[in-house]
Amino acid sequence: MKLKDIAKEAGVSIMTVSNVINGKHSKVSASTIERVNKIIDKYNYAPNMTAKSLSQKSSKIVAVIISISEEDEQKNYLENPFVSTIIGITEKLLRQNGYYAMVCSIKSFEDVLKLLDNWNLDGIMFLNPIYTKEIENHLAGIKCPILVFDGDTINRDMISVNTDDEKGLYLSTRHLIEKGHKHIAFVANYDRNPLLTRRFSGYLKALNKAGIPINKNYIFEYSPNYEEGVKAGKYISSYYKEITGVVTTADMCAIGIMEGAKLCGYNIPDDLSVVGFDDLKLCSYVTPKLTSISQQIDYKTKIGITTLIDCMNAKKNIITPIVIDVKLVKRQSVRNLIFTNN
Amino acid sequence: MKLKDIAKEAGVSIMTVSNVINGKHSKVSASTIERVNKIIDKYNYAPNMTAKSLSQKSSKIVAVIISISEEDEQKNYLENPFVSTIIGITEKLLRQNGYYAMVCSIKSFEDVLKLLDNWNLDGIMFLNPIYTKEIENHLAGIKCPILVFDGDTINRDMISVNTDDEKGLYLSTRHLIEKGHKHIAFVANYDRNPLLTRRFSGYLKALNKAGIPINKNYIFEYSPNYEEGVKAGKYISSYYKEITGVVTTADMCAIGIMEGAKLCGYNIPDDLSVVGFDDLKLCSYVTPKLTSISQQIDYKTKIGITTLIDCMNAKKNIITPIVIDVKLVKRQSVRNLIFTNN
DNA sequence: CTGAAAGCGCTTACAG
DNA sequence: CTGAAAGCGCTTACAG
Repeated sequence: MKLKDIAKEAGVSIMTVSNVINGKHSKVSASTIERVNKIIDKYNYAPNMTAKSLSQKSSKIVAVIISISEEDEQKNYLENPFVSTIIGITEKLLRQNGYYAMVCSIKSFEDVLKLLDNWNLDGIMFLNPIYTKEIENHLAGIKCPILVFDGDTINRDMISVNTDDEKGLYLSTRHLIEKGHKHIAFVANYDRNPLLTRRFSGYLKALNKAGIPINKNYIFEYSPNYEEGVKAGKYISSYYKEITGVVTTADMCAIGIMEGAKLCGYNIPDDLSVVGFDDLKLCSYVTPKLTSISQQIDYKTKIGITTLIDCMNAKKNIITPIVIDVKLVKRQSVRNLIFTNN
Repeated sequence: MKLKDIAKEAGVSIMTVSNVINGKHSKVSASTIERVNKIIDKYNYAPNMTAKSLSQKSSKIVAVIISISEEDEQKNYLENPFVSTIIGITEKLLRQNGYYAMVCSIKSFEDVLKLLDNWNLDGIMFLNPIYTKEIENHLAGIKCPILVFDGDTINRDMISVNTDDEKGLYLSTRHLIEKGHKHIAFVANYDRNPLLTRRFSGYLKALNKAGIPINKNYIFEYSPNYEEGVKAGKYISSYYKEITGVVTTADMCAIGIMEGAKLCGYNIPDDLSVVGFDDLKLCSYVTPKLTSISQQIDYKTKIGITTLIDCMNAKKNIITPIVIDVKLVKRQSVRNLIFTNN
């Protein structure tokens, strides 16, 4: 079924049917509109997006880009609950607004540019902050709105949605301090990317503010994932018995740390307190339930996608950077070392 | 950059460039191929898929369909690790083979048909078994290969990939029996869909074979998810103290059951043994680590998608139904009640 | 309010 | 081996 068929049956031209479908009602008489719509409903007609895209140079497709580094190529990125949660919300919001989500894992920025040419994309969303610089360099050539989560630069030509990373680790570290912890470890290879560096600075800030000296031995540069977390947990519980608390930059890593410490005979939180980051559903499934920093993933995604949709609809693209607040979510993985009535 | 531009610069016709790009090398001289390819590389030219789709009536897009029931509309389906794992593998395999994954959550089967008209889909993949009947009814009208995971009927005009569901629950139930359990509960509203019914019959089969009478009170018709699992766990630990083991149809539910029982003062597995289903990564993150039935999600998905790709490439569509084997993965959530040297 | 013409960027089918 | 013509199903820009 195509426009031509509908037009024939209605006894009007193709253009008239097109105008009815696209809601240009000022250009068509009420009676014609009704007649055409009946036929459309009758056949459950859906316009061919492929043709529409070609003539309009706009496809209603939003590319949801996950950048995969060479080393992580074997991994299933969607097994990361943080990623899958965001994509789930994204797809739903896009569809409710008439857009389609094309999920693309990408190994180089060139792939993004090709994708752009391929599909007349109406929007692009970047989940990882890997390509911030490349995006900026190509900004002139990319005509569709770009949404960047956790990007490293603030550029008013793209929609940037960030978490208050420094505050996040400031809060988690301060929480341990308030509970009487003095020897607090930080786990994450903080110089790997700016996001982790920002979080690391929150850790330093909290210690400084409390007058606790920074101990370089307490900074463990493991990747913030489960496997590396296990290693960190084992290492800390084996060689740094004086450490009573650990902060890190991802729940998955925190869960690994707990596991590693347990394997070495520790009880959590009796022997080691742990605070995560992300506030995944998972925090409530593990034992003890993990205290974490919420970055309000649902809200963050919703704000980002809604802004993207607004930009796509309005064809505008200049937006104030958005920073999402964080908050501490207390559960069971932190021990109180202060023996008061608290 | 389009074919026309490349053709102009190479001093050839559009057709020749098209033939070079599409590998119809028998139609072009070697020297021309080289000259054209250089220009293509120079500009990093990527063909417009939108135009290609229109003329070829094939888009290289595969719709990855998640059917959302009315009641689950608020939920983020991608927070289900089972779903996100499958989608992650799917996207990767499709892209490696030149196809694009369009993820679509769908509330009615009509939406699928519209999608089909919209995008000249090259393939469709259904994740949930909700629309098996509708698919069959429309099979004549759908010209692209269809992949159905966990569907309820076997139809040789679609690629059906199923898990040996009955065997799955047979294995988990038998495992408890072998460990000396006599009072074994089943948690899942087994008549909600055929998949659950199949699993339920595995439970019955194992009990029958062991000569253990079926106790209707031990069948708890909760939905197999975390929240309902918690309810089931509370209920069982409060009112059925004689039950020492539980099987269910999803890890998320099993984790909920453990949580519910713990909340009522139970120790797992001392007071209650639990066996899940799916063998999610999550099984290793919880305490105790959950014994589960692996349905080999990675393998299952790979087989399904690979077959789909073969069919799309060959334009054929008649396939032997695929049934994936299951196996028991022992961890820590089952207690041995038999006091032997075992 | 209505419609004929030209075009979006590619491919198919054909002539040379 | 090469290319001019027609078409995929829509829209834009225009004439009436």
